[in-house]
Amino acid sequence: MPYIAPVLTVDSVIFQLVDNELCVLLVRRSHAPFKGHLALPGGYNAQGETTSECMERILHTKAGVMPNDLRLIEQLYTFDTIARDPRGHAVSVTYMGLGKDIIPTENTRTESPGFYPVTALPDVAYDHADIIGYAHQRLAAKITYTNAIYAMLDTYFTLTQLQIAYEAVFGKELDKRNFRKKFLSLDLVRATEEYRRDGAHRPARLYTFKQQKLQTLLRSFD
Amino acid sequence: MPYIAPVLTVDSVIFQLVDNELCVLLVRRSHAPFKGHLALPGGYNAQGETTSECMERILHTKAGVMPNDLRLIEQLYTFDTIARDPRGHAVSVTYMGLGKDIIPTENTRTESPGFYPVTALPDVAYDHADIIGYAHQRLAAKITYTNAIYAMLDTYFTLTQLQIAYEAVFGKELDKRNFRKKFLSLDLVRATEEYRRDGAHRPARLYTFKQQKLQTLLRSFD
DNA sequence: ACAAAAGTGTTAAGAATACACCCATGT
DNA sequence: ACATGGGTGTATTCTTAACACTTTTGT
Repeated sequence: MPYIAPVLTVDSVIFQLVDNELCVLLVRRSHAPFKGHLALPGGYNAQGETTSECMERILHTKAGVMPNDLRLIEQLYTFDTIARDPRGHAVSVTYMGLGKDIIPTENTRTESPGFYPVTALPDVAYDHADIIGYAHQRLAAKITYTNAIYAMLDTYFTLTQLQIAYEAVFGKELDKRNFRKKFLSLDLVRATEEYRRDGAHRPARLYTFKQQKLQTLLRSFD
Repeated sequence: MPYIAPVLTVDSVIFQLVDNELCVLLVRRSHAPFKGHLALPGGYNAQGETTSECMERILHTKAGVMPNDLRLIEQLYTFDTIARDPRGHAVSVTYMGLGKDIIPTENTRTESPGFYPVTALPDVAYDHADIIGYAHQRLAAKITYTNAIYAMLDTYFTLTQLQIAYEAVFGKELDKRNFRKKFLSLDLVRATEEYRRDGAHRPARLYTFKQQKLQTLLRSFD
């Protein structure tokens, strides 16, 4: 009997902060099933293409997001999923990515790709709400034991911006003094001599991560 | 153009303790490629079968390991891997499982399935040494923030056995007094009135996990 | 002068670490 | 009686958590 592989798809959960809120990239499907519904950008992975290549291709063609827009990307989980495909059972490899100031672009394949708040998520197709929830959990865990948050901030940022980023992912408020003391003690960031002034108040010192790549923390955060 | 899916395979990393050592289930391949080499039990996932079903089928047919032998199983990672298949690029979904006193059985598909020590790992086929390393890391992390260790112990066990299990996974020794104080404070185990006597020394009290299913710890361990 | 966000320190409670001896048993 | 592994406590250091006022700026 000939071997026939299951349908393989790749879906991506791309997070970024918009107005201090954690948001996820969704596209409006232009074909059945779930035509007209919002969904994670995803599509078929064909023979000869790695899942990682497939993820980049789909983000590009369906959301106008370029590989360089993602400051951090990692594989999330592989779901045996109800197929989007009439052939039945399919397998979906998912990725989670983080970025800052990504601007999705209109294209011929999908409509209105954009970032939607994770709290107050609109209706999404398939089991994508579950996948987004899973990714959110993973992200929250990730920023407690790594410096992954760098991928959601500008290169130079204030400690308040950093704290807001943590609060947006955790979905809870943190104590300012304890947050600063703890984070600075982790030796991940370097204070610059630059300040950001934006309004009728004291300017804020800018910091930068010593390493713009994933590191595990000595003590876990929060 | 017709859609042709990549080859999909499933490989499993099954750990158990043998003589206080962390060991992994390997089988000797009876076909090319890597004929005669040790490898993780794995095989093709065909259309209509979930990866989880496939994992159970392969463990059964290639190693004589039954689903019930595994006290804990979870998906590990999906590798875009050098194919075992002449058709080229393939995708391999991997699972990590834990058990206690599993006895692999000879079968017609593979030779001498058995548990081999993770330190002092023999030569294994493909990139399976990397996969085993990845699984080992994940397991070590898992037992620090969950009660997953229950899956590698008898239902009733002594605190020394528990400590040895942790030491085997971490690959380092722990302080007996601190280990007990900390672990008991986590409120995961219940002391029984039973004792185990085995030799010329004081009998050891038997404990049991309050829950034989995965729980996250309030404070992470070690 | 006032409004707004930046910045800063102390105390108390809990957790982690280091460390050495007595206990119960089988032979 | 001795060898073997089981079992226990304290002191010190570090980490966490709770908590409020002063500083610098723009208008």
